[in-house]
Amino acid sequence: MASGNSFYITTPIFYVNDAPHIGHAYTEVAADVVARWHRQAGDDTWSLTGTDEHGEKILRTATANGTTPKKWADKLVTEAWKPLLETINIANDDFIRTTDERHESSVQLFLQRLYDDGYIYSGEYEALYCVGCEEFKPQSEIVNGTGPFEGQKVCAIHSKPLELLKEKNYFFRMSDFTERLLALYEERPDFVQPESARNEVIQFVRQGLSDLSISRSSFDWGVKVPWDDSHVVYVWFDALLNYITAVGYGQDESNFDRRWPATHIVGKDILRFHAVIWPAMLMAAGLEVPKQVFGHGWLLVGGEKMSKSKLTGIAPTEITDTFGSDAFRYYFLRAIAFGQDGSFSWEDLSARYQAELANGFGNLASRVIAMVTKYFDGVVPAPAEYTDVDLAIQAVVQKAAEDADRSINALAIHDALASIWTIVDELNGYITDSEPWALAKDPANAARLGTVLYTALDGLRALAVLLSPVLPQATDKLWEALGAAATLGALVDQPLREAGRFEQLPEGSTVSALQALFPRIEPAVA
RNA sequence: GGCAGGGUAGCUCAGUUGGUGAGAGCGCACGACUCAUAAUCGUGAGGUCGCGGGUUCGAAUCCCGCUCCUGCUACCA
Repeated sequence: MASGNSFYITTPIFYVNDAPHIGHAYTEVAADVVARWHRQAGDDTWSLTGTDEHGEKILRTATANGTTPKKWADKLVTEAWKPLLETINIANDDFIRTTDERHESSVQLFLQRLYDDGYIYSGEYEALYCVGCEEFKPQSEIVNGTGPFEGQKVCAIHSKPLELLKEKNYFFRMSDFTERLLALYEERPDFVQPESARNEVIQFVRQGLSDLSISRSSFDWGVKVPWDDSHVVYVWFDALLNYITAVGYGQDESNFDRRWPATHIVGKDILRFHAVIWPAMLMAAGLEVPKQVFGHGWLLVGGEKMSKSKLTGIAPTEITDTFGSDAFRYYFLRAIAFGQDGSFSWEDLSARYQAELANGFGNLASRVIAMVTKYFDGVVPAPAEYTDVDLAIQAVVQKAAEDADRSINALAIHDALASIWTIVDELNGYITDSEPWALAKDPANAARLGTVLYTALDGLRALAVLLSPVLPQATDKLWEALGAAATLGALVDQPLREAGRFEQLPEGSTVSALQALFPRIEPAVA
């Protein structure tokens, strides 16, 4: 099946301590749709997701819960993160955990290589430390003191003075890569996208990079530094490496060569790690940099960035329990321009579900299949002479399929959906204008009636194929109802880039009853 | 503070290099139709294009000032 080009796509790995919310799910769904699209188009596709399980925070919560960090992570992976993938119907090819042996050993290999090549040195990390937090504070949590602490730097959480402490750390010579990174952004404008994200990254790197502290010795929950086991690897350095350790770096070179480099889908909050630190790490190791790093936007709820602390965090199941996973997948990818921030509201979700999925696509399938059943006993009629209006529909389908593929390649997922939806809209208009119910009243119009319904049916066939990456459940039902599974084979085996070609649904196939693809949802429930 | 992006119909957003009366979807009103999930199709109402100046024959689109919002300004995943 995999004939074409290698396509490797990743999501960020989830920090297991978080609670899954629709922001995580959004990233997953976007990557999944793109992966499914490429897979069904015949590309040699691999999609990866997973969990990030090291670091001091996890050690602490595990201890607080009276267990070990590994057991704590196991529990969260099993009870929270893998279920999330089920909830939104993700078809990932692999799931890596940073506690996997394959990951840890390859991280050490990578680190040793950088050390041997002189990219890592021992230094002193000096920073402000909060006794209350028991940790070094990032700039964002350091504020100027007031009252008795006037003139001192204090912890934003405890409002108490910070101590300047030193700790022996290993440092990565990231500063060596400033120029090479800038050259990369310049030579490959697509490396960081969208444009706004690219600009921010460039602006940041132009200020100059300093070396990165990549080890910690104050706790031990992490990958051991191979030449000094009193240190563990800084979580980000560890986590980023999942993208190569999962596909065989250092262990299965042929697979690694087959998959790497990857397209990384990330939230814009972690863009810098992926667009600056990560390529610098790869350069140091003599490996190819990623194919692309795409930073998508925030989900805004009530005009604000969604967050747990503001109680705007929404669990994916809150949506899927009512609307289903297909609607979840469709809504976020259709309503939000991928790459920009987008507003979420229950009203908008509900309205789009009703207008686009139920009344638009679902009802279209319903009315066409009902008419074929009523007027042709469910047997797919043969088309006769095509008129201009029929040919116009064929052209719409062809164009939509081509446009959608182009958009997916550019990660403009919302544009792809808009293109595909022109088929839904045009088909609904075509049916109303052609009035098959009127044609059916006179046997003399049988040929014309057959042509109209065949055109509508083959349009549905194209829709099922084109929408299967986004709406896997609904399109499967439709595929069955069209009788296509029996004649054309499984939906996921239908070549996506051929979907726009007309007359694929064999005449003589038998359609069967179709339950509502997207049943109306009573407002009282929602 | 610096840098970047943005403020366009009730809502969410498009608006190429300035030029036919400013657009889409949803919502709303009216009409048509009845195959369909009380669905569909058509028509229409509705906008000081953040504010104030300026350039121009002509600006939402260029320039200046102001105002409001958002992001970035490194080691939090």
